[in-house]
Amino acid sequence: MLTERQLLILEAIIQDYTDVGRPIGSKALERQLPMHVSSATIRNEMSVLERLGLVNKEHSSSGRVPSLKGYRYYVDNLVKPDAIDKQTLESIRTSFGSQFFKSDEILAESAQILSEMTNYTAIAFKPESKDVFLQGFRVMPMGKQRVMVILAMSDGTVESQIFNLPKHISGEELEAMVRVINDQVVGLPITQVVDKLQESIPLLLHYVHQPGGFLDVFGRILDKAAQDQFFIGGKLNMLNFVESGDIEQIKTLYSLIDRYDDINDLIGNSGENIQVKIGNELTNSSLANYSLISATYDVNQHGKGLIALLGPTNMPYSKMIGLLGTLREEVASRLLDYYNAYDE
Amino acid sequence: MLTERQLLILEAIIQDYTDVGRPIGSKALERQLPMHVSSATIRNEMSVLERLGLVNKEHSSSGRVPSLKGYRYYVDNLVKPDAIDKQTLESIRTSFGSQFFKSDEILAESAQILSEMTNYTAIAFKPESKDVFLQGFRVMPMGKQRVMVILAMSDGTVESQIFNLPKHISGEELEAMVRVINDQVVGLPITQVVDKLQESIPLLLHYVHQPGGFLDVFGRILDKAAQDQFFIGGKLNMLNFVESGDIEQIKTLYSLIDRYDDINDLIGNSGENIQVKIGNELTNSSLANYSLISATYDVNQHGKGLIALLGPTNMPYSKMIGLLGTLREEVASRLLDYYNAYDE
DNA sequence: CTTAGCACTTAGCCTTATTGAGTGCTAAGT
DNA sequence: ACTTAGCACTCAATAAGGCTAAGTGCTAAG
Repeated sequence: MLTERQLLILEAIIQDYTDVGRPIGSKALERQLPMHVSSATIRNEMSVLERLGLVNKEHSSSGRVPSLKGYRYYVDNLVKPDAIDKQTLESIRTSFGSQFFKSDEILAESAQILSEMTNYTAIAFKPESKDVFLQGFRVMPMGKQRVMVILAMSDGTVESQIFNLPKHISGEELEAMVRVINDQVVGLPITQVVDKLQESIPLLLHYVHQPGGFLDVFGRILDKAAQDQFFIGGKLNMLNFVESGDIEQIKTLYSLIDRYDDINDLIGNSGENIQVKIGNELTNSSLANYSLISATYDVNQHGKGLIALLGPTNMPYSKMIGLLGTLREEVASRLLDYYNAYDE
Repeated sequence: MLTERQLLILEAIIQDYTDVGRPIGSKALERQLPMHVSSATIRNEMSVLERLGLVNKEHSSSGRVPSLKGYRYYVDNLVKPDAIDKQTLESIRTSFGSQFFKSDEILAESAQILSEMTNYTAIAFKPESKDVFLQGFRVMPMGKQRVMVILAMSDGTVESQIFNLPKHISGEELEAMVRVINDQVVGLPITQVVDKLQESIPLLLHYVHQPGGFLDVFGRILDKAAQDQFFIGGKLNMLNFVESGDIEQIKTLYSLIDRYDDINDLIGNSGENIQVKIGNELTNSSLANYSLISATYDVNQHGKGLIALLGPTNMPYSKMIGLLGTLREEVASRLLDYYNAYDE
């Protein structure tokens, strides 16, 4: 267990390091701590903190830098979310436009706002859609041999794609086919749609000669739905924290952040309201200098979603946690407004 | 006018510099030129080339580096497109998959192929669509107060977007509205659609209370169509040529390459079959180290499109020009196959 | 016109101070 | 038993000097 003074020193080291980004020495702390103690005493305390693994030196005669374990300790025990002042809250609210045509826009906007306020990279996930089922399926002819396939999900999202029919199919055939598909898959959870259709191929063969192509279309549409589950704001801000000149790292980061699976693994939110992952707790080694704060938001029967912030390990956690705490409520309330306006 | 020997020297400097990336000195050239002359003679010739502005020194006692003007001269007068060997052609053809659901996929694929073959950044534009008009307009109800608006263009592309009706509108009202819009804008060039609708607001007011929102939707859909006019492959390869550590340049490049207008200005193709822009001929100063080769392709009545390659100024022009010359034909032929298969 | 020879220039690299911030340890003070 | 002044020591960062390799321009002779 740490003494009061040790806690103060740890906290001061972390705060200073967040500000200046350079190791903090005993003299600097001497000037700064609330109580007065000599630098020699501080040195002694710091060597205790170092033995506990909470701070490190960059070399044998440098000042101290918080270790990842130190940040962990700080986040778990010391950090207090900063309250959001009224002005900031106001500016968040005005930043959100007023009219939304799609729920996606709300999330894209919140990622944008979050990144602009912090100069970090922000990620906003749509509400978890594990209970989403296929609500409607239509095919709309668009000229001779071209149809638009439209899938409507129970969460209100709609995906569509044009595709060309390889063989001529008459209007009646098309209708019949649509009926078959409607019977088979409408009402199923979207994860099962493709599997179920696969089983129904014998039936479909009455109407289409290459049901494979047709299945592809479903697969594509649903993939697309899965890919558009999240929105990123301030992607470029990520680059501010690479060790300068490391083009390889930049490439890795960039290819990382565009893929849903990677991002999702990265966050791996355990359901806590607010979760902080620091440096090596992020599975990807290119992110050793980064921390990720994620916050879930709750939109009642529409499920739970998540917003997250990716910044350097030495970010101002209390400020960021406070901000994220506010933003998650804002996002939830915007989404609920949106759903309410149109559900009924 | 340059002598034969001067041409050979210029060409050798450019080729060497493409290979090694370091300034080329007189002794290195002495070993390499087809005829034998002493390094002193080469020095004399090089100083002529320098007076003409075709080569530069990096400092007073360094070897020579081709200047942008030198590259220009080389490209205009000396470069011969390399023939594509059979194996490469074969691999291009197999890289293109066989089945395409949308013409977009062909272009996305060709940008991909081009970037993988060159390790540069490739851009593929859809055929110029200035003659495209709005062919069909539909509104499909998707539940209580939600409709899907679908616009079909004469070039076969289709754009759709869901939107929520702010007030309840009855089925008949919707139908009537659709009829009005159909009368007013179907058949018009897409560039005029929004303007025309604006004029028709009085008419629409019979059916919709906020035609502004409705116009927004049209605007959005058409914007989206404009934005998806091009595809980029190997975006990350761009980063291989920034002066190391210049994060600002990376950011500029990245925000540049995502915007249609910027890319379009950049290429500013004058209609030539193959066009090369070198260094400062590219308007953006972040691209001083880059060259851009663009090649148009022709798909008859469907217009002309363009593929382009963005690489370092010291790229192997003859190879790249040869490659682009082949690829444009491949793209055109794939697209024509695609159009033919479905037009009739 | 070409070439050998020579004096000169420069980047890159290596080595060697110099400085400043910081540490650990010891011994004296409370 | 803590705390603190003092001191010797360490290390990164910077600057300054020297050396080398590659290259140049110029001159004078072939």
